[in-house]
Amino acid sequence: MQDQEIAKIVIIEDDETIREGYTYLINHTSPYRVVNSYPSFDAAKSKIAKDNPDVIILDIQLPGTSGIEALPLLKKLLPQTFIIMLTVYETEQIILDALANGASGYFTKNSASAKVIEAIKEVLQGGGPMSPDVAKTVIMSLQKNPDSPLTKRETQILGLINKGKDRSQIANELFIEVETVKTHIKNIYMKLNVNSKADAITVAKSNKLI
Amino acid sequence: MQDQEIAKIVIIEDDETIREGYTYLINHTSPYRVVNSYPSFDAAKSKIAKDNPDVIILDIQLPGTSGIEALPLLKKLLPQTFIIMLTVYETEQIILDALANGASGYFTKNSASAKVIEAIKEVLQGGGPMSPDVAKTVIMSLQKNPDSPLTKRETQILGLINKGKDRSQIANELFIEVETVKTHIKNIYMKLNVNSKADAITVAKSNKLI
DNA sequence: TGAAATATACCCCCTGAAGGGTTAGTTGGT
DNA sequence: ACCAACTAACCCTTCAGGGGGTATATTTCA
Repeated sequence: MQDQEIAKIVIIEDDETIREGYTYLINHTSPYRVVNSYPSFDAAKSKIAKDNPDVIILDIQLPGTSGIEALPLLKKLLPQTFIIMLTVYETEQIILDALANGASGYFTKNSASAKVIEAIKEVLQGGGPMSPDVAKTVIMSLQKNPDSPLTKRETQILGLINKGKDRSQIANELFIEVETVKTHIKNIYMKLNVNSKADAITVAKSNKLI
Repeated sequence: MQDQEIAKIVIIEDDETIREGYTYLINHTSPYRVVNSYPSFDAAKSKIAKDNPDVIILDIQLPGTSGIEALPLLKKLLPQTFIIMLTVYETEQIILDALANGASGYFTKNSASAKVIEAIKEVLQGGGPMSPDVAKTVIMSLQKNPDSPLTKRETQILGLINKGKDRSQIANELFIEVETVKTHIKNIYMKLNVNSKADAITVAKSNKLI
């Protein structure tokens, strides 16, 4: 979109009240225009390309194709369009899935309306707006366990195992002998109470050790 | 901290001008109090426990112990304290490392001063404040490549390989034969132009296919 | 409807990576 | 002076991983 043009918004949301509420809000209290809105992705898919929106406000809980499933499809139809999720759902997995599948921002519906308009502004400027609760969830998912039973070296080696490296590759990378790597791995397995690479990775990830 | 108490802030930042600027700003335009500030973690470590701050504003570029290195140490000294990174650095790796090591929020120094006070408020309320540029970086790091050359099944299997599962475990999980898994893996290796698990994971991750 | 893409399944071969057990020297911090 | 961490080496066995080739349902889409 060109700077001098008015940014075009499309809303995909099954609740009519919410849909019309945001439409009114955006049209009357922001410099943006809601050019169209749809109650589902299935209703939108054949027509949204012509709308050519700059930003799509997308709900997750939609009849038919879910918002998560719709994300890659919308991205394919409109590669340049920013998509902001606006939804009541906020489990860690759903949020991460939405972001992994191409959402540019994520807001929960209990956010102040003004924040949503701010979010539109931010994505248009290249930022990645998230409401504080969503941001918190994202940060938590990245956080490591500070009370790891593993030593630095063990954590490092487990990280390399997680990258798919084998013993000799790890040895080369750390400038130590393969036998030393073996010893470390044995100690890791003991501490984590496992006896295979796969189990070690599973336990390590679920305890956020790596 | 109790709600009725005034939240205590400590600033660790080597630039005196910035340190005093934020101290003044917070003391005069917010309900919070800067109870102490230090030019380095090394200067802070023996005394900060007595300050018992609710929030620490932490720079990354510090003389001696870096902000990233200081994070787990501060977490150990003050497990309940929120730490907000406030720094000029914003490479993807540094941001992710900071968050992985226990930062509750992350702001770049070009953010408006008022935003920093807002951030303090948000962490105290349990949110995870990030400036838009930082949030953008975090989201980008989570985003998958929509133009993957792999099929759904191949992506799925590569994901399981990434979890450390071996062929037979994958076969069990997907209710298909081990030989079928082998075929898929061969096709994955061809498409990614690799010939080992480790290389496949490396290529897949660097191209954000998984 | 018919070609292309995808998913499924099986055969052979061979190397060495993976896991278990044990012992022991060196270093760094309190 | 001690303990934890890091390092290194030797023993052993098994089977997972990777290379090669081939065949055939099933699905998808033009």
